[in-house]
Amino acid sequence: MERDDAGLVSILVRLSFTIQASMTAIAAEHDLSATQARLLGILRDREPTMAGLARFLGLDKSSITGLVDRAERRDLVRRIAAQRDGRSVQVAITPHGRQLIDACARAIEEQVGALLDGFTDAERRRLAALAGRVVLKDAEIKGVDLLTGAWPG
Amino acid sequence: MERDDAGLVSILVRLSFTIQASMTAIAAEHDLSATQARLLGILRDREPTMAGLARFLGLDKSSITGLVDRAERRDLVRRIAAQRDGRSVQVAITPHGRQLIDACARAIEEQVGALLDGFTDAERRRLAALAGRVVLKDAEIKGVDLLTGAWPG
DNA sequence: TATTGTTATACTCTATAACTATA
DNA sequence: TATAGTTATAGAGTATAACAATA
Repeated sequence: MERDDAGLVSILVRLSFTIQASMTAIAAEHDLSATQARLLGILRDREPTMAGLARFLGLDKSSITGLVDRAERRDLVRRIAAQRDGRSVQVAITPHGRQLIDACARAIEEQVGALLDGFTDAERRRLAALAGRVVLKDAEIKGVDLLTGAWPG
Repeated sequence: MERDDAGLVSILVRLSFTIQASMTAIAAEHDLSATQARLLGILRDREPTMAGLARFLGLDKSSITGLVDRAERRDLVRRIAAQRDGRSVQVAITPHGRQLIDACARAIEEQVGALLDGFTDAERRRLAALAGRVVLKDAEIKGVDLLTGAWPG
């Protein structure tokens, strides 16, 4: 059983490298770093504050300042003064940013999809169910909000 | 089918973030960056040259110089003059480096293993088989040497 | 006082280009 | 000439600590 787990964990680690490498390469083809792509991915359906972004990404707020600075300089995102709280800033994706991240998403769908070439529909469903349970368990352990992906705190 | 794939790809992407986050956190607990941990992982059972390391990691050779510099400064690895080729340098893990990466490996085994808590043996075998096929397919597409993990070229 | 965000600073990671030494 | 490795340089990404403005 230990032996089996050792194999399974190794395989999951390799799989994670595989997929992350795909995503990084696709982002680079679209002139994005992995981090900038992740930022845009988060902003696809949200306009969080800087502090919110820090929670989503699990980074210090001071790191977010530079991240958003660089993205704003490239017209990928923009800062909006928050109405409620005079201290807060909201971050929104620009049309240019959305176009880039949508193209990346399509490419990832295609490239990771190609790794599933020989899989039957039943096998796909099985893999989705099993991998889904791992993700669920992780969210449960960390207390991450599954809807938003944000970290607690 | 497209719908199913979209879900499956999303799940695999989330899974990859989950596992990478685990590994990064564990490395940090052991005072290692993700990259340094990966370097030590490669050196656990190999003594590649600098150029070899660049192939393993998919990085430029100039990046390897700094990476190995910093690891050597911390007594994690050491450079050895190659006997065959006067230009080459081989990189070996030190006892200290090995102790650190072994501790990381145990922690990853444990932490990722915890995500598989509710899984029956049959489910583990099924997940290993399915995920293994994805990794295999990736290696086949990229032409990566499965034994060593090195990139072609 | 507590929170939001920025600045200053420092370090790691990465690439490109130019260089040295060996083959 | 070609390959192995380093250096110089530049930029992204990240954290810690100190700060300003707002709550």
